[in-house]
Amino acid sequence: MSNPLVRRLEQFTRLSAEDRSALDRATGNGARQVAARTDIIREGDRPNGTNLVLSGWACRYKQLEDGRRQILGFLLPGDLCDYQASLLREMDHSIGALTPVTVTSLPRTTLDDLTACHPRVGQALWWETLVAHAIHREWIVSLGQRDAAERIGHLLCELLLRLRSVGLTRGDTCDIPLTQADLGDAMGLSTVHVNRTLQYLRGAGLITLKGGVLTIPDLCALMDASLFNPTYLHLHREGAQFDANE
Amino acid sequence: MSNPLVRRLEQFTRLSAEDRSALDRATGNGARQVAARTDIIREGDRPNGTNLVLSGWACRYKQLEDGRRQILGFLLPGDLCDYQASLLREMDHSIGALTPVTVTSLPRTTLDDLTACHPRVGQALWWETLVAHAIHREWIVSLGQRDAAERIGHLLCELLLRLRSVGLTRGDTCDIPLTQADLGDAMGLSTVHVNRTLQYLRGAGLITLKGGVLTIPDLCALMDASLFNPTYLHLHREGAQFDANE
DNA sequence: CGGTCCCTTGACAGCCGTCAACTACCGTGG
DNA sequence: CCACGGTAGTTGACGGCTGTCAAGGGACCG
Repeated sequence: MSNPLVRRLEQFTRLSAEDRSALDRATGNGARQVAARTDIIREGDRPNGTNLVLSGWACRYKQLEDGRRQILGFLLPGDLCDYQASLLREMDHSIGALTPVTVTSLPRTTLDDLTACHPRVGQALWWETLVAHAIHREWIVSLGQRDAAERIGHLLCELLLRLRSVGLTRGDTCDIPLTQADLGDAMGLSTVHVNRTLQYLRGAGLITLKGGVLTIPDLCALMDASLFNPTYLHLHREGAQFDANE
Repeated sequence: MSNPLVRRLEQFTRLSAEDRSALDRATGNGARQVAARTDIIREGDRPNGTNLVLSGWACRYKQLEDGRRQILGFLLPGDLCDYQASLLREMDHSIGALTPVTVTSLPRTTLDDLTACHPRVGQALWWETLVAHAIHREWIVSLGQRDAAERIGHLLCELLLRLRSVGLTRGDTCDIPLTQADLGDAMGLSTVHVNRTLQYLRGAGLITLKGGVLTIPDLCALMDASLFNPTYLHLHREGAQFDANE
């Protein structure tokens, strides 16, 4: 199977063979297993480099003093955890594994060499970061304006499209290893209400979700119901002007 | 008065005299007036460069098809509108003026020259972008977990600290040229409930807000009541290792 | 077989939205 | 000078979306 980071970055620009092999070298060693429900990196840490998710699901989250937890985003294979953290002195949020996760650490020096010798890769890494932030903006819209059914429908659309972009779907079906409590912590809803909302979406024929397997039989219908506009995912090879010419 | 962008970037790192004068040159010409309640840049635009707010208040926002509007963040003097937009093909949100605003446009070539010749400035510009995104993450927490009083209290703390960092406060007082509808669109609340919440905060002695003038007599008290932790604003000269040595 | 995690269900309460009307303020123009 | 209109703020009544609490069921596992 191909390197998930390569697959991810090629959403942005076509990479050359040298770009790809440099990425393979950079991500090929030091893979690390992280158990489900443990932290990959914690608020206050000062990472020296960045972590890359190779397999499994993780999430960014913040915890308030009184225990309330807000999930800020989900990290899928090929996603970088903290590419930007070296400029900000310390992490202002944590990243935790939701399933067993394989991560590899890209030291700062490796990143610097990579971006210096392969400018296309450097561009693509920033693109990856900026798309993550575009997703954050869309979550603000969800949390501020959409009701429970729209929020969850919107999130499921996002996850299906993101998984599809890294080859982790089977047609209109994909694995969603999230508990209803996770969905609630992400969308600002109680577990009970997530449950009721999922039943509503099932009853409306918009989704099936059972045993961690999601199917969206009519994606357009769910997108309409959730006011979902996919442009914020920037999935259509934005950086064609940087394409390797081969 | 000093260049607000210089003032802003010096939150991150001490700039050299050359850095500052290069910034002054880059931002010194082509200032443009934008009327209140009009757009500076619109979703779908493909900006060639970036806009800088010199004076006045603006906001990022997204509008859903059915008219609901979500404000994503407030732009104060010294803030960049779209430093990252050139990598993403088009704007996925709009930026509108809330008051009369002065903006100046930094063309891409100017930015490239600036960052090539003044690496400290390049670092600082990315820092500015990353702090904006850290603020977005904190808003997700507000919208997902905090109730109305906490949300508004938290936002007012944020605005006071950000204004203070660019010298736009008078002690514990500052100007907040936002309508209650604006506050509602930002915090996902109806205008009526914003009004009731402000009255609650006033009644609790946590704020006074009248005629666009905000006073927070006891900032610590409001921060406690709002579960406000200022680290996400990254206001304490993170980039000291890049300081100009002069 | 007991325990744990996750999902599900029902009853009830409360935060917050909607609707509508009213006030205050301000600039404009007759 | 005052009528007028528009914007922003305020208030009350009412309803609904969503949270909380509590209990029960099913799947998996040691």
